[in-house]
Amino acid sequence: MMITTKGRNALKVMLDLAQHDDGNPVPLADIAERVRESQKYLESTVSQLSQKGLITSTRGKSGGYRLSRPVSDYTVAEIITAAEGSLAPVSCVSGEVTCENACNCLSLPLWKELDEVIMNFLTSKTLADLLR
Amino acid sequence: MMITTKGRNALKVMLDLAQHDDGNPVPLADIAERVRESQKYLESTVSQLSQKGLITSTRGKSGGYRLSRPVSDYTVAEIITAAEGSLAPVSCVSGEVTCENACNCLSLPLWKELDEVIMNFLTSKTLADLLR
DNA sequence: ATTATTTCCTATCTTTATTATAGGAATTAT
DNA sequence: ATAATTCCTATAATAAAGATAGGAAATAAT
Repeated sequence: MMITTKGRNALKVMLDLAQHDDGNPVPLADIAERVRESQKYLESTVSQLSQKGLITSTRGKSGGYRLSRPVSDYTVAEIITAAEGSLAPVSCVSGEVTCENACNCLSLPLWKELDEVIMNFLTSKTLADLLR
Repeated sequence: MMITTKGRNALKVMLDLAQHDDGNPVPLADIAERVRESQKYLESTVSQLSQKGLITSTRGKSGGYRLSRPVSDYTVAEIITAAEGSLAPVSCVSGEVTCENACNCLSLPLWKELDEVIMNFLTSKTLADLLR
């Protein structure tokens, strides 16, 4: 599975934030209750979204999270990538791996194309699209 | 990762069989040596390809494996699916899982579309395409 | 018939990745 | 001061992937 619970949760949180944006920070406890996931588990995912600048956090009492940009500015690709680290369908194209046989591998061009197809699709979809 | 070593190996084996088809069955030991993978590990993958009818096995001395159809008749999608079981990018669309929230999930349509995009691409590529 | 070579089957082990929980430190509005 | 919140680190539990081992069954070649 290319997209795991972590990536799906990230998207759920972003959608929840979009739907409950009243100007005030939204506490994670509220989000967790609505999306029915353990707050503790969501913490790590949300923390990554925050570190990558996709959401803005406010600490302390009456703190929480807010989207940092308009919903139409977020692509699904960047949200999933922020949570999963990569959305490469095959390790060969994830950058981490170097295959000594790459230069004469008959499959590699296929994997690269596949990666592009997926990227193009997920980059074309914004958070706003999902809310419609 | 949606496509793992197993799926990549399946494709490697199919390509190797295509390139060494002289009418006689090709022993797995030969294939393993050429693609530089452990024969024992390849066995399970090759066995799946055989059971799904993608290749034909001949047992006993001077036995081995052969492609059962012309190379242009194999789509990459079916080869990977035979080896991996599924090539769904998200468990939500793999069939195995039933999510009680499916009916009002904002993300599900996206995952279904993504699955389609991937399927369309991998179904459009044949083994013959990779050999060119 | 015997033998060598091969696929086939089943079991198990190791390693890695994912999923999840726990405890508490730091921050800040009230 | 207090209560509510994010933030940080560690670790445990579960599942998936990757790999190995031993031997049974089949069959061509001798």
